[in-house]
Amino acid sequence: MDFKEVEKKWLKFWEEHPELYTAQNVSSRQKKYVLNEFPYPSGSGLHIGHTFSFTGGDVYARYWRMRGYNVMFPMGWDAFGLPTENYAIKMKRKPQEVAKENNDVFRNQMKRLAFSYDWSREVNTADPNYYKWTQWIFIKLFEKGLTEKKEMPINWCPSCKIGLANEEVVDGKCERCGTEVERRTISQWVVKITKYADRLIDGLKQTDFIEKVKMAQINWIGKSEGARVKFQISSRDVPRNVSTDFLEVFTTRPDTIYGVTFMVISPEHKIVEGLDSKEVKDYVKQARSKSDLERTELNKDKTGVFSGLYAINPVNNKEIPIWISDFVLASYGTGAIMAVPGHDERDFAFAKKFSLPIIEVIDKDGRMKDSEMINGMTKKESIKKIIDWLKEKGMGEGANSYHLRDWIFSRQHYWGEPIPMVKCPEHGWVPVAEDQLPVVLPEVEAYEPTDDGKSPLSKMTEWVKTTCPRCGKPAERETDTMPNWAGSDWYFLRYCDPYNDIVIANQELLKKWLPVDVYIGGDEHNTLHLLYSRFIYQFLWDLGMVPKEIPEPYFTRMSHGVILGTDNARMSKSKGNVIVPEIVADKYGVDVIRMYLMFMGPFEGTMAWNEKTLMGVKRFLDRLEKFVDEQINSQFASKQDNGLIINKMIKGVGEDVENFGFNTAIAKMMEGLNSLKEANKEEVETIIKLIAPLAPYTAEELWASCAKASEGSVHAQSWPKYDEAMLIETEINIPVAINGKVRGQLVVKEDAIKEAKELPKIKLWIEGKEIVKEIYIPGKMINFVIR
RNA sequence: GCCGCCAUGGUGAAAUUGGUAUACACGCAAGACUUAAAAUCUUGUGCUCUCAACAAGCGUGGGGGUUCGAUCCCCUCUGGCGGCACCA
Repeated sequence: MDFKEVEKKWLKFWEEHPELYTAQNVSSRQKKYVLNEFPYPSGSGLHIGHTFSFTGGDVYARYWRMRGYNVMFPMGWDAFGLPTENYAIKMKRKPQEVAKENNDVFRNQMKRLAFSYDWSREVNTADPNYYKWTQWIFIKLFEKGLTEKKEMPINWCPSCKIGLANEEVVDGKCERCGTEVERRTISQWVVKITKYADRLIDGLKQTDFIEKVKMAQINWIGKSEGARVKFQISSRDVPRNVSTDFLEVFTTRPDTIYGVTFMVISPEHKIVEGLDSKEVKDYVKQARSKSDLERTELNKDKTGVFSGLYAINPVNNKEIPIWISDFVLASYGTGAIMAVPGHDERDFAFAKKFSLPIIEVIDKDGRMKDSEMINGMTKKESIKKIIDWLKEKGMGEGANSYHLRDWIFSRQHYWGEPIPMVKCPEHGWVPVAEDQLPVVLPEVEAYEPTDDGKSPLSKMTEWVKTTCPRCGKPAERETDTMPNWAGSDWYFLRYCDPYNDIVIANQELLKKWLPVDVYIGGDEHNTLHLLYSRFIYQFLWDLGMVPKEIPEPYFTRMSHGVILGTDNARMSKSKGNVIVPEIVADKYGVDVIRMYLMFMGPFEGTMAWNEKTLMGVKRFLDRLEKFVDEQINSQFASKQDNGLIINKMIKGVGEDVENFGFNTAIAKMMEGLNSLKEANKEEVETIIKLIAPLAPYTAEELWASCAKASEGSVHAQSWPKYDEAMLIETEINIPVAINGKVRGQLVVKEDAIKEAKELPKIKLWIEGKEIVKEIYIPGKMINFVIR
């Protein structure tokens, strides 16, 4: 078979028959929404990781289609983003043009790889008709008070010249380019995802995500249960300009409150502003100049300064000093802690360094001591008692705290969705009127980001100048754009109704298709895209824009694995170990690369590319083709044996594909073919159908060679049904064991135990011994326990 | 440090509910075809002892437990991967 000719022929055929893969909005068949994370189309084309993940989704989608399901398997482009902008700058071209070219390249590559997408639903985040709705979501967030513009310190990447979200900073470095991030204070749009922290945790119960994904999200949100406690600032030495009467802290251990010997506040705490001792000012200045990375790297050696202030412990009225230290984070809890050096490592280290008192309040049995009202109580009892007491006195209450931070949503770049806001001198920030959406990204002369932290759009004075949507007076547009995640948060909704101009997507259509049954993607998105996306969905749910009966957008999440280079290292251009799917496809054919990727190992696994192993798959396809060729016209009448083999294949391959066990599905195909010596026409046709999801070209060609063309594409055939009766093996060989060790084999006829004892080998073992116990599990095994 | 996951031949890996460990493939070895090689086909291939076969013993990271029986369940240790991390 000349695979190049075959591919050309069927590619054309499929192009002419898009209905093969169309998801039907009106259909009585059961729906199945299979989704692969849409790609960011870079200039270097589809890489092997895409090919791997997308092939898995494709095999799965094709299988369910053959099973008679109404399958939605869509594709689109996450087209906004920095690499395209950088490339455009380098080449002195328009990002719009570059992005379009990249999309076209990706689409053609996907078609060649036989991915059965419903192209009538293609979406593109950089299309104004799409980002109109991304902007609309932003306006709704603003109207509901979930976004506001704030001066805040952000992570600034000096290389990308862009502000980063917390999630985009890894080990103090820019996730994209690896440059160490700096701190800058810039006016930024902030989306209050923290308001949804509990919902984002609770909602996981309604999903079928694997434990790893759930835990990654739960850890990221980082909920801690505890209490907020107010400590009165002692009147003795308070400078006049310290306005706060109370210092509020968050603690997970209110039970240890009798062990508090000092307080610590972060250098950014607002009380610090009112302190003018030179020591304090010097310390704060020094702490401010450190980056986050420097602060956390210095965690062995604690630094700090005494503020000069004291606080009163509400439970025993003891006066304790308030210190300032940068080991207390301004961004967590209240930016202040009650220090219990007797039972907290960090507090202990600080107390040692500055010779502060250390008191223990828990005895060896874990019961409270030296703690007046809770002496002898357990941790749990004490926490409840203290919280109740504080509440009664108005000095505190039970409270939760989260690691999750609000989401910095502004980017100082060109190639993104314009934030649809206008600043009016009179009314402040006002959203663009809905009927004025989209705010189209204007074409500019220069896309280069600027060192002053302003978006290139700020230079477009004509575009910036506008009128206030509320009062009509002169006003200015927001010139920052949205982050990458904005467009990808909700794209799966748009596939359900890609051309709707009135709402984000029609309710009935959403009700029909949602939730996404299987969402296939990479682990790197478990705390980024997947969390943001669930948040936006929950927000839309609150607005009533998505169906009430569907509180979570994704049911199952499948993590695809990673393909390493032949050297067992991650593929990268600098290492020169990159495998290009196009080149492999040119050499061996698309079906071989698809089958090999699926055969390498488990779908979630990490596997190294090995071209020798690929040959095994190629040989299998060659053998299959030869077998079909030889057997299709044979007059062979099926035998019982064949029935068993074929039915086992149907059952095994189907079940494996349903569980993303593509490697074992292929193994079962191989095993079946190896054991078939000959086959009749019907059996041959069944085998072709079974291979169709995995090797779409080969299957189509073989199907046609069976003179089946009149029945249409093999991909439109129904998946073969297996006959349970044919799966029963007539001769069952069961093992006979002595003390759990297999010593013989038996074909059971009537009395299994009696027959087993008569086996010559077994006889030898039991002779002269006492049989203590006889275990017979019909169809499974026999075991004699002897002494 | 906390949370989650994993450990099986020379290699990638299978094994449904606790019931024949190593399916399938690679690699390797021998043979067939060939002047020869490639390709293809056939056979063998966990380890130890043995010329070989039979038989036996050992064997799913180490140790222990439950069980007639453990890759699978429980305890513990070691090693590796991933997430979070001065988070009070």
